[in-house]
Amino acid sequence: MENNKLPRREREKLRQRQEMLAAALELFSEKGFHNVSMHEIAKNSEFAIGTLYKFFKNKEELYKALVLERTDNFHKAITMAIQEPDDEIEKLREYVKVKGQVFRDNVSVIRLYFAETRGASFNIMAGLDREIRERYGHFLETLASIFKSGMRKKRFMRIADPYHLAAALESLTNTFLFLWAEAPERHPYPEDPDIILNILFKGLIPP
Amino acid sequence: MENNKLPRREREKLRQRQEMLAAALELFSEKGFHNVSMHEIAKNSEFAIGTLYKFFKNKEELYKALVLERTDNFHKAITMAIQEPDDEIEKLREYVKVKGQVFRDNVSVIRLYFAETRGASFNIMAGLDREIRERYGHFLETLASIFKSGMRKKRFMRIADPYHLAAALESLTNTFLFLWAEAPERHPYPEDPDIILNILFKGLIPP
DNA sequence: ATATAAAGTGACGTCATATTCATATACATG
DNA sequence: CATGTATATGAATATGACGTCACTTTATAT
Repeated sequence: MENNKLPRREREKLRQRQEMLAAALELFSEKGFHNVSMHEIAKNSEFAIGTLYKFFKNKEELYKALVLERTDNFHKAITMAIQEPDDEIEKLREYVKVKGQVFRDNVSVIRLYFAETRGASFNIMAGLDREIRERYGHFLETLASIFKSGMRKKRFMRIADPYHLAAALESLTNTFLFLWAEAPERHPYPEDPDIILNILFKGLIPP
Repeated sequence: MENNKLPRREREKLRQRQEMLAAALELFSEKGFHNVSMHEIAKNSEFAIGTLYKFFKNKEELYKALVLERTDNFHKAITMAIQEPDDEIEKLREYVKVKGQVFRDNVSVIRLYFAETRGASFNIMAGLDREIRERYGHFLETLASIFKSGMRKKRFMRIADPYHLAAALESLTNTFLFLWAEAPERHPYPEDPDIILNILFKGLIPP
């Protein structure tokens, strides 16, 4: 960490900020934006209300900062992972594997992530929405380019539009994560990425 | 409709109730549960606030009634549609087709549906959640049984667990609906169901 | 040790919204 | 038409959340 370069006081502030965000994440992911009050966050993070407002202009800003930071980490980790292998098939395997790992280490983020990329947050906030959506769209393009290049090299059949395939893979992995989040023992996120990927890789209808 | 069997006053009440729910649907689907006030619903449906409370014990009950009724209609339509054909492949085609139709005729329901089956409504309400989830799970089982029987008859390859395939198909169609809802011209929901289904039907990797 | 600045606090003002209830209105009945 | 019952109404109330700010505590500099 390059934090050591910062003056002590600044490092301290960053740490505090993280504590606030951590408390907020726990609450938001459990109860949703509107069912969490700033007082609650203050209490759980063991700061006074006023201090919270010293760090974040208002509730929206706090939420926005939280979501942006967390999803960013998450996207970075995955983007990095899929750059490693040359082979497109391996890229996809890596994607499925790393996404599972990242999420399992950050269960509470899943809920925020789903709430923001999918469904609900048409509603919550207009501003954040746009920013997150853009990043998400960008991310999908990256995935799509894997399919595209795989097709060029004849490694993949042209069974569908690459962008659609990217969206499909995204939603497919999300589905497995969702099942896992609901009932981990009943629906474990598979160790072997091909359990998921075979739904794309292999044909359901016999040749 | 069997409404004609009811006394006039009762029919009237039902009609009023429907008007209230319709106004509520419009608002909720646009702004989300927490950003809609009972006064707003009252105003839009042209009833007094007190009247609203004569029909629904509170805001939650109103929302719950709305979601339950609409998703029920929706599930019924689809369940019916996939019972028609004998052939499993045709069942799936019918599913994709009818789901698209139903949604395109009820755009605003999409948002509620996504909010409730996926993501966000961990949050909103605990009680509704359970009920909706149960129905949804049930619905998935129905879909899964199609895959199961297709496999028994060797019409389908055993590329994955039937339940997983059901969830995959659900999320796949949702993804397409989602893309469509965001940008209808850019990502039309395909007329030909095989555009979607080929992602399952055909193998991405050449044999 | 004292003064000055920075950080932290939480009671309180303000406002939005859910819900109630006394009253008015419409309707049914004899 | 009169009287009683069921419905509809919306002003008034209760609740709870956001965000402010005058003040206290802590840290830093002289």
